[in-house]
Amino acid sequence: MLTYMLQVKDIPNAEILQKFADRYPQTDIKSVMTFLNLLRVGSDLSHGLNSYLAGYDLLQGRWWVLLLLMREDDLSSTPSLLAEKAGVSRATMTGLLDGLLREKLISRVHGRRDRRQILIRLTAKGQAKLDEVMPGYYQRVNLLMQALTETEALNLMSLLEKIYQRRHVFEDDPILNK
Amino acid sequence: MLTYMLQVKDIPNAEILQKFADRYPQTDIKSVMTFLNLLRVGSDLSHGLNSYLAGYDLLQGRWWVLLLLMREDDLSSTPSLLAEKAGVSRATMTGLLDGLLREKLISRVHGRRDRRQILIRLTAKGQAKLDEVMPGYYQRVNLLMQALTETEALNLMSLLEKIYQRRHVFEDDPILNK
DNA sequence: TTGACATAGTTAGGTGGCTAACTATATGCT
DNA sequence: AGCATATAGTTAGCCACCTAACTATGTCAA
Repeated sequence: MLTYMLQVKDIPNAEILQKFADRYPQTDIKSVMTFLNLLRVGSDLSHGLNSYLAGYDLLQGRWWVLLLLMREDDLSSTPSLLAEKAGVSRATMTGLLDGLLREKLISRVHGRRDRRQILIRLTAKGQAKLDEVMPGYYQRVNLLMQALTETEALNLMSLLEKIYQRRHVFEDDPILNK
Repeated sequence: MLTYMLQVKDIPNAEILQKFADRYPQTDIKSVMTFLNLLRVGSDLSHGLNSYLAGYDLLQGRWWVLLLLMREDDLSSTPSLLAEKAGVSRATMTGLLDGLLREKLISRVHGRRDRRQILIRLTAKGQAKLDEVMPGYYQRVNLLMQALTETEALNLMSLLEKIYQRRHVFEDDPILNK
């Protein structure tokens, strides 16, 4: 799932950033503004998607789990694999599956070969829920992306890719000297 | 604060999307891929920022609250204003402030004029925490953004802005017919 | 002036994240 | 065969988000 933080309504403007730059000389105002804008656009879109899904009682991560199951030829997977593909902990996945099970959108059976495993399967009701949600989702994504021409979209992808390659700067020991 | 969801490790590839497109003819594969990539880059950067902050015991939203306070000339604000500027509910802000107060990074005094109000103030300890965190934050943002030339960064901002203007497509009643 | 309405903040209860610690089952080495 | 280690899943307890309902205080107009 996509898990963001910071729903910045109020990104600092250049004036405020200048104040911070006075105290922290490392500050590069343009970099910070670009960075925060990128985060904000992603965060707002993510919130928009959520509110769309909420209209179908599909809170956040549960939708993604259903999609992961639908991708599989036998509509099945295990909690561990789902957790890995969704990028959440196994503990979180337990909670998501509990909720989906309560609404009977998935079923669970104990594994035969490996008795530690549990097999999660998309039910007919789960598939029906996706059939209800997905057309509107795709329509909205199309509408959103019509903001860009095809060339612009490719351009955006390539710019994002350049940034994405440096995503590890925030980790423990980035090489900070260029 | 920036609040994302979905930490998609596993964005569907073109082949999987084709499978979905067979069932849901609305699907425009390029649009969906661009959309999910944008969300993923934002989400991963947001997670990176978080893990950086976690190294300083500054969990997520609390950092943003400290920054909002530091912006103010008197280092002070009220829970309501902070909630609005951070884009969270007043209830959430109550919880964040409780945590910050426990660590003495802020102080709270009852308002004199309006006795419903509470005045939140950045303490010296809170300022010291920011002084510890911010230089490394700015360094990392700079390093990240050096992935783009100045022209590319401006280009990115303008592309994001075009998408941002359509952020309401996910809301209740978007005009879906062009 | 008093009663209706609005605003500030908190509390309760739900979701969705996390880590750490636990149980149960496999696996694999000696 | 038996023990160490690894893996699957759950539980407990924390943080950060939400809405709805509540208390206390202000405001304003009849």
